[in-house]
This record gives sequence, structure tokens and C-alpha cells, in this order.
Amino acid sequence: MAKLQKSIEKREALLEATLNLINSGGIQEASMSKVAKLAKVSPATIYLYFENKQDLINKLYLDVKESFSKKAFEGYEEGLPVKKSFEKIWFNIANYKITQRAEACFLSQCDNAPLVDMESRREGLKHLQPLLELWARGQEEGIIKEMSNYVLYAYTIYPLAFLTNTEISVYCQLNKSSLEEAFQAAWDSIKV
Amino acid sequence: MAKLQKSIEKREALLEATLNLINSGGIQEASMSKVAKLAKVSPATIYLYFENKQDLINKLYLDVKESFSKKAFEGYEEGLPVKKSFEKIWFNIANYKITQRAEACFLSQCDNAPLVDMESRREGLKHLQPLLELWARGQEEGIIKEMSNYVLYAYTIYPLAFLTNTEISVYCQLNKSSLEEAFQAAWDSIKV
Amino acid sequence: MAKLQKSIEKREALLEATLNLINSGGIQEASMSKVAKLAKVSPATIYLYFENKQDLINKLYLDVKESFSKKAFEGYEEGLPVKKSFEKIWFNIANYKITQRAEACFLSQCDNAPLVDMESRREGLKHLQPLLELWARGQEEGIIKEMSNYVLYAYTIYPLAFLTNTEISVYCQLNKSSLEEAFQAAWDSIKV
Amino acid sequence: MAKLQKSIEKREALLEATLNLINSGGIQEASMSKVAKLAKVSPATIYLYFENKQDLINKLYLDVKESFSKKAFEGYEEGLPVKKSFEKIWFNIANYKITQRAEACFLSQCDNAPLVDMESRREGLKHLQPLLELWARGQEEGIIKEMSNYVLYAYTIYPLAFLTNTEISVYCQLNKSSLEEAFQAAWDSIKV
DNA sequence: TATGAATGAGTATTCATTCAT
DNA sequence: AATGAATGAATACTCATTCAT
Repeated sequence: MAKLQKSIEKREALLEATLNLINSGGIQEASMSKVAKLAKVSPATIYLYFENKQDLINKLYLDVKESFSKKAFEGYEEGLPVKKSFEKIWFNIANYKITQRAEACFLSQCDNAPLVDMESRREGLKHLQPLLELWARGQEEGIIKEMSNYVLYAYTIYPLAFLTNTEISVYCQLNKSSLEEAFQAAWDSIKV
Repeated sequence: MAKLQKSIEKREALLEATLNLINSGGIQEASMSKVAKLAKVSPATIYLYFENKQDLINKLYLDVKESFSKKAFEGYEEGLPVKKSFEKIWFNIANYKITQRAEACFLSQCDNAPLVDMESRREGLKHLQPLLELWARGQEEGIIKEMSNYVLYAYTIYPLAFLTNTEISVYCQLNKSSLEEAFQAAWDSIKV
Repeated sequence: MAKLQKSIEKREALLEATLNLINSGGIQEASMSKVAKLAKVSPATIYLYFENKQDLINKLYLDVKESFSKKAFEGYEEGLPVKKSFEKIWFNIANYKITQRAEACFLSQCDNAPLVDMESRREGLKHLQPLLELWARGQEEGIIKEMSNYVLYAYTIYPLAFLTNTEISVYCQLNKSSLEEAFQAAWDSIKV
Repeated sequence: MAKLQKSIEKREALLEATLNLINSGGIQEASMSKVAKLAKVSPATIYLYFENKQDLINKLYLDVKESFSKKAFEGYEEGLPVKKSFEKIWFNIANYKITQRAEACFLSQCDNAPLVDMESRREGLKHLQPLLELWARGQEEGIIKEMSNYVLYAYTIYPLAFLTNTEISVYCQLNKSSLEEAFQAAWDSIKV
């Protein structure tokens, strides 16, 4: 009860502290003692919750990745037409990236720098499965180009990482209309 | 002469060593002494060529960014039609990312993690100017959608980073036909 | 009863765990948490049975020393002739060192490194009293050289520590005949 | 010259500091930072001279072992009669153990606790070769009992470790006559 | 009695940087 | 211009011990 609750809270405080530190200064700034200080625990306490630094980062990655996918497929039902479904998912993701900027940036960092180990990476990829299936259906129906999943992803989802990037978002704020624009570009790139 | 030449070579050896170390293990693996060892100089020598570690990385970034832009606009002439020109530049970039994978990955890492300071980042962006002008021309001519440069970039150039990514490229090798496919997607996303 | 029994068992499990850890890796490997884990209790539990780490080691020393002396004087009766008695004790000790190698090695470690505090050391020495008295008798009878107890010990009992040492025993296995040999050497060194 | 000299002195200061710390409190008291402080250098400096802590201790062991053997065989000539030669070596060793008590105790600690790795141990044993050869000669001549080297060592050299032990030497000071006594015991134990 | 969680002080080691030569 | 040696401060991680339950 109270104890378990506190334990969970501490774990989450540690993950959050790590996320924030990595986000603002890269791993180089996310030393275990800084993480501890920010989470208001002793350095030794971290090791009650995580095996070591790599484990802490891996777990953070999986944690964030899961929260991301939950949002991504929120309200998604398999029965709807492909474009409608895709639109739903795309906006879900865009929304996540805009509102949970810290998490989104962290994921980008993980995708482009060797922060996370291969196994966690592979684990993290699984979450996308429903989207891949949707694309397959679109291709069967002749709506979506016959391109590999990687290319489809590169032209529809990946660009969002750029647009919601901390640096970029300063100059290029995504409002409702520019978001519609971006979706149109995404769809145009893959639709037949 | 010989002396100056040697000096230049040493500087380049240092930059290359840094690039390789960062690429294979992130900044965490690129300690000054490792850089020195890999470049076969004394740690103290690095400080004759660079102010400090941050400066070394900034200079490396600018260096790579410049080599990248040189390739990107190689053979590009302003007179040609917009699509032809864009195609030229796009394939140049794709080519660079495929053949100079190390450099490309390093740039991705810099774009997504706080390795490089803001000033260098801004400096690095300048190189894209000709492409932005080309897009402006395309928009005047009514060929390219009226979207911000950021969006145009996100849907045409940025996806290449994903497709040539070390991890991804294992599963998704870009041969001639899939590259054509990818270009088509890029163009479809921004053409009117 | 059952409860007391369990308590005693736990104490012994702790002592045994400590012995094994120290034996295989020195005190450096015998951290309180490792001891706890090996004895299958919580670290905090150790402090119910022992004041602190030093106390744990002291108590272990005294414990082992006592078990050692029990064996050493097993079957020893004061009435028998000096040589016979000495032989009995010597073989008792040799036997202990061979069969209880772990305990023997631990004692050697304690005798040569500052693991145990002075008081426990002094306490441990008391157990030898009967042997010292036997020697005194031997000297009175003119059978044993008039040397200090320390020298007598050094040439009769102490060598056994070397011969049963973990490292040495690999190369030099003590069988019945070599044991006889060794006893002869011991006796020759002190007999008049 | 001056530089090399200073370097050698620093290395020796480190070895000496380690020796003293281990001697007075065991390895547990010989932390790298304490060693550094006692040797009046920065902790980082240790790593310019030794790979890591284990290496530091191994090197110290070999160093001391070498100085020990040098003394042990000082003035020893192969031509002399076996007993004379043995006497020479025995008193050399006794002398070393009495005058260089710190070194002697350290060696004892190494022989009885897992401080030093196996390879260094093996390396250290080589130094005894001349003594083993002397014994072999004594056995050929029918002067020394046909016992294994280990037993011969256990009854002649090893007892010295006990007698010169820090604790023991307080109660049992080895003066000239008691030393003669001890030698006699050693010889009696192995002579035919 | 017994514990899991917690911790400040400590561990071995590496860091970016400087300095005498 | 170039270096090897040096370092204080930092690194990830572990320790012996305590405490609320």
C-alpha cells in the first residue's frame, strides 16, 4: 500500500530525473549523482531500482516508448477505413510529440545516438506492429504504395520528429493548419 | 610547406578520431585521451589545435557539415528547372549519406542530441541556403506547396537520415530502385 | 525450543557464510550484504546477532579456534608419556587441517593479516594451554629441548599450516606416509 | 636523468605506501586514495605507474620477493659444503625477516590471504630455485632426508615467518642465542 | 525477531585539462 | 609545435550500517 506506492513514486522520480537531465544536456550531463540529486534520493538508492546506469536508461526508454505507443493507438479501431485510421494514428503521434516534448526528444536522442542497447531497441520496435498491419492492409487495397515499411515510416512518422524537435519548434510552431498541411504531405508521399 | 602540411594532417587525424569514437560509442566513449591515442598524439597536443573538448566537437561538426554541403550541391546549377535541380540535390544527399555513413550518422547524432553548441548549429544551417532558394523558386512557379521550409525539409531530406541510419540500413538496403521509390515519395509529398 | 534452535541455526549460517566468503576472496569479498545473501537473511538481521562487522569476524575466529582446539585435544589424556601424547595431538591437528581445510585456511589468514582484533587473538591463544603444559613436562623429563614455547610451536605445529595450505596442497598431497615423515621432522626438531 | 629519477622515486613511494598501509591494516585499509595520500600524489597518478589496484599489489609482491631473495642468497657460493651453505642462507633469511620486518610481514600476508594473483605467486616462487638445488645436493650426499621440497621448506624456512611475526616477536625476541637454537631445530628436522 | 528500503561516506577508476620541458 | 607526467574533480558503483515497520 503506502510503501509500495512510495516505491513506485521513487522509481518514477528517478526515471523523470534521468529524462530531464538527458534531454537538457545529453548523457554526459546525466551522471548518477545528478540523477540522484534531482530525484532527491541518495546515489545508492538508484541501485535499488536499477541494476546500473545502462539499465536505468534502457528501462526509461522502454517506459517512454510504451507511453508513446499507448497514445499513438489511442482510440484506434481496426474496422475503420485505412486512410481514416492512418489519420487517427498520425495525429495521435503528432499530438504526443507536441505535448510530451521532453519524451519525444528523448526518443529521438535514443534513435540517433548509442544510448540504449540493442535488445531494448528491438523490444521498443514491437509497439509499432498495428501500424505496420494497417499499411499492409492499405497496400492490399491498392491505396498505399508498395514500399517497404521503413520507407513508409521515414516519410510519414519520422518527419514529425524533426518538426517537433526542440530547436526547430522554436522557429516553426505547429498550429492546427500547419499540422493539417504536414499530414497532407505525409499522406501524399505514400498514397498511390 | 612540409611543416604546415603535417600540422594540417594532425588536425584532421584528430577530427577523424573524434568522429569515429563518437560514432561507435557516443560522446561518452570519446574522451580526450582516447581521441589522442587514436590520432597518435599526446593529449596535450589536442589543445594546440582546439580550445577544449566542446570546441573540438563544434569544429568537427562544422567540418563535416561543410563536406556534406559541398557534396549536396555538387554539379548543381541555378539555371535548370526546379524539379531537375531538386532531384540532383536530393540524390547528391542520398549518395553522401550512403557512402559517407560515418559522417552522416555523426550529423544525425548532432541534430538530435545536445553535442554541439547553438552557435555552431546555426552556422551549420547556413549551408542549406541554395536549397531554400530553390524551394522558393518552386513555390513562385506554383510547383511546390506553400509550406514552410521546415516542413519541406522534414518530408524530403530528413527521411534520408532514417533510411541510411546504421541500424535501419541493415534491414533496408537502398538499391537503385528503392532509392527512386524514395525520391518519388519525397517529391510527391511537396509537389503541388 | 524451535525458536531458539532456529536462532542458533541462523547465527551459524552467518558464521559459515562469512568463513566461506573470506576464504575464497579475502575480507574484501566478504561484504555484509554478500554474507547476508549467502546466509539467506536480510543485511539488517546480521546486526541482531553481531554488533558489527569486526565483531562478526572476531566471533567467527573464536568459534573456529574453539572447534579447532576441541579436535586438537580429542582423546588426549594427561597421564600418557610425553612423546605419545604429543604424537596424538600433532596428528589430531594435522587431521583437522586436512579435513577442515576451510577453517584451517581461515585461521591462517587471521594469523597473518590484521583481520581479528588483539583481544580475540589473545583469547584464541588460551586454547593451546594443554600443549604448552605437555611441553613443559617434556622439558622437565629432559626429552624436549629447552626452547621457548614459541620456537617449539614454530617447528612442530606451524609447519602444518604451510603443508595444508590450499595452494601448496595441490602440489603436495599429504598421504599417510608423508604425514609420518612430517611428524618425524617435527619431533626431530624439538627432541633432545 | 632528473626526470627519470623522480619517476622512479614516485613509483617507489607508491609501493612503500602500499606496503605500509597493507601491513598496518590489511588491504581493507589500503584504499587507492589512502595510498595516494601517503605517497603524496594524486589518486590519478597511481594509474600512470600501475594498471590498477591488483597490478599495484602484484608488482609490490614481486618487488619485495625479489629484494628478499637477493638478501637470502647474498654471499652464497655453490661450491661450499651443503650444511655450511644452508646455514648461510638460513641466517640470511632470518636476518631479512628481523631487520625488514614490514616486508616480511607483507610476504606472510600474501602467502596466506588471496591478495596476489596466481601468476605473480608462481613468478615469486622461482626465486627459491637455488635453495631447492642445494637440498637436492644434500639428498644426493645422504645428508638430508628424502622428503619433498615442500616439507623441507615447511620445517626450515616457514617457521621463521612465525617467529618474526609482528605479534609474536613482541613476546619472543630473537637474540643471537635463540637464533642459533632455532637454526639447530631447523637442521635437526631435516638432517638424516 | 526480522526485514527491505534507505543512505552518506566510501570505493576504484577516468576525466578534461595544464604545465614543465 | 609537441609531449609525458601530473592532477583535482568527477565518474559509476558499493559499503557498513540504520530505521520504520
